[in-house]
Amino acid sequence: MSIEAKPTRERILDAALDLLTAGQGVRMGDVAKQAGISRQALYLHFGTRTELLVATTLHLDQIKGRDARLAPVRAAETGLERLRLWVQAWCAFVPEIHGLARALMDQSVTDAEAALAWAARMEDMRQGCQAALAMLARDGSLRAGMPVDQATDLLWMLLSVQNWEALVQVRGWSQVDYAQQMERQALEMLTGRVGNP
Amino acid sequence: MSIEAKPTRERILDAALDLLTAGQGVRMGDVAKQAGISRQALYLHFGTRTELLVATTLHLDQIKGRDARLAPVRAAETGLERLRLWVQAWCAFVPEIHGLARALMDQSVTDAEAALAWAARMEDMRQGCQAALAMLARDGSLRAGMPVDQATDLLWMLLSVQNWEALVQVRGWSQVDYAQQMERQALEMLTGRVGNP
DNA sequence: AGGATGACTTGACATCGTGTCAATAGAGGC
DNA sequence: GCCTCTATTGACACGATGTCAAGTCATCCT
Repeated sequence: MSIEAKPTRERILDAALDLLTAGQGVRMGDVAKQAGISRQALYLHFGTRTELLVATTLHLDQIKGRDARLAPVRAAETGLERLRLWVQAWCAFVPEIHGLARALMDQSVTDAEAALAWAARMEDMRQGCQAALAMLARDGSLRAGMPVDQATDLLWMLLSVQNWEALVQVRGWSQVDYAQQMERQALEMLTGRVGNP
Repeated sequence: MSIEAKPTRERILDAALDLLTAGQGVRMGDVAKQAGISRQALYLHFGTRTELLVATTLHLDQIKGRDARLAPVRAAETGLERLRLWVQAWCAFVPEIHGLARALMDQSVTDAEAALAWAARMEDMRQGCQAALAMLARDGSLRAGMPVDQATDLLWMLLSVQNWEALVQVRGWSQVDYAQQMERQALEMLTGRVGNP
């Protein structure tokens, strides 16, 4: 399709993505201007700001090929390998989705629907944790005496977007250091075996 | 002092504390009503909502005797003991300050001054982590090959208010389970030695 | 007693962003 | 020629913060 052949809806999503992944404080008017339409026209496509944010996250998933990139994780044969791959895949994802995630979290302050949408996405991520840990338990590699549920919650907490913000944005860690530490801490915490220093 | 002898400023802070520790979505008008004054009178004492929130956190610290309760932590003789005491003290603190913390974090979305105030408090907490870990390093108990700075950041992340929210509020952990896991994970992560199952 | 001061009240108003509504315009389908 | 869909402009309501002005009331000073 040519440059201007893109339907308006998609131009809006692209605009929203541009602005949201870049800076913060994105208003409906900003998105409209970036998409080259009027603010009111925006409301013809997305009834509320929350609706736009949610649609944009789906759009982002599609663009980044979230599903395809998770295929290797699902294909892992051992629990240990699956855990490692899952942590790496997620860690690589966080910076990509962060702007949008932040916008959705901020929106949750005043909008219950946004809170719900964000919670659903986090629950989805938790499923990824759960799947890896169930496999780990199946292999007998899960730490002795640790229930899968507890392990899931701990891993889910460890991998939270807020923790990424804390280490990378606030404390200035490199993405590589972040991912390395997350993998190491996850493995030790959940297998109970200490890795290399 | 008698019931009504309290100066207005204090009645306001008490009112704010009441509302903020209880529910969310506290407006200036709500606080004023609870304190028994007009909304405008509130602005005679606190110029902005952020100012009120910050003053209320200080007020809370004072009421809860934050300083006194940290004395045993500072008195610890070994790094291991200090780390353990610090984690426990902080974990016990989080639910007490949570309402206010949440309000300040939410305020940070739209107000840079609030963001600064919250960051300062978090930096303060980080100092507590740093002190414990410096002592741990002095004792030679810090995990081999782990710089104190890195350890500090990891502990700081682990103990974040957001992580408490995730485990206790979202996942429904009990406060006891939360504190136990935090202590265990902190000790293992930072000493490199695995504890009891 | 007279007068200033300080704390508080009521009421109106500006601002900012979201979301709504009405009137209008152009393009394409049939 | 008419209909519908998309978009435009302009005005407006709402909710919360913060400001401004005018007036009340008690207390303190001398």
